[in-house]
Amino acid sequence: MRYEEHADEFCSITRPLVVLGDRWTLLILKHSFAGVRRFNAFASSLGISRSRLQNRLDRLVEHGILVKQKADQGAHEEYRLTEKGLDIYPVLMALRDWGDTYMAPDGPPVHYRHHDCTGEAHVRLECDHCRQPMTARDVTPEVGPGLAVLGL
Amino acid sequence: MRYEEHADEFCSITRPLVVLGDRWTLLILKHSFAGVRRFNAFASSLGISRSRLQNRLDRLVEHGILVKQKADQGAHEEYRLTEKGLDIYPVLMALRDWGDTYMAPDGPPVHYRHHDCTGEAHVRLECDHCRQPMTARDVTPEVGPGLAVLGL
DNA sequence: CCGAGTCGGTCTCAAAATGGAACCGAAAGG
DNA sequence: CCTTTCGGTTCCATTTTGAGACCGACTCGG
Repeated sequence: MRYEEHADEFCSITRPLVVLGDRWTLLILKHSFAGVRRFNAFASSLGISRSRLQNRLDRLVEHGILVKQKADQGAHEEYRLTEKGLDIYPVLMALRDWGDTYMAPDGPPVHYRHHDCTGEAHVRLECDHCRQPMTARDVTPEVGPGLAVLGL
Repeated sequence: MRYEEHADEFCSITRPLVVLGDRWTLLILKHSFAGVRRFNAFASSLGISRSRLQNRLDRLVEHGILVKQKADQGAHEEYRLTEKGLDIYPVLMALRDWGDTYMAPDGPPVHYRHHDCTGEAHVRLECDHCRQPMTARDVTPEVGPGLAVLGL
């Protein structure tokens, strides 16, 4: 099996990974969330080669995660997050929580504050029924409708 | 700047990405969470080449995300998640929530149920002070102690 | 109009990462 | 013994990548 074939799997972890899970894509999106919009700005802040960057941006646009459009003023292009793109934020925040815990010996480099509040954003895995916090150990996988399509 | 230099950035999103953010690593971990432990089992279920797999497993062990040990019975080796590894679960669940929303037209392929409960696990970005749910738009970044080290 | 600068984007090529498959030694089981 | 299975290594052809030169379109000052 080659790598791209994982995109056909009936798994909602694998499918996003095939789109987002390479060295650069999530880094590009991180910069998008930080306000970067222009091709040259991505290129210089990331250190990715221009052709790679083009390739990745195209793919993100193709998947409706970014939109490419002319800036309001100035004739340059801009890459901006769509709603679908904005919804990737929890993934980055989950990475950050883990990074703050295990890879930030001097404490968090950046606080992600709730604006107009003293609190901070944190990802929490919880049960949508009983509202209890959960960990990997509390989860039991079970076949859902997206698999039933196969007639299993 | 080459890719690996991103590991030196003072950013708790970037640092984990340098370790976890390649094509295979998160897929390997997904299989770990699904109970896969043996070298050959990873190799055949993932379709990764054996040398790549070895390389990735070594790196995960090096970072304390997996441990390698002899199985209780049988003399074969096992790769198991450490606590640090188990804490990566929310990242996968965040990817899943996004995948279920945008890449699962027939509904979720798999339910991740709270065992002994009818509910399902979901990732929620919330403010640790006022407990309100948050989105990317509600967040204001602010310098934290891990950056103050630089004397800025 | 001219020429310099900036923009997003493409092309080329050497270097690095990857996939595939053969190969290895150790252990298990007959 | 012999065979199978295990984790793991080595090899090489193919693919992906990084680096930087290059391109045409546009802007702005003169």
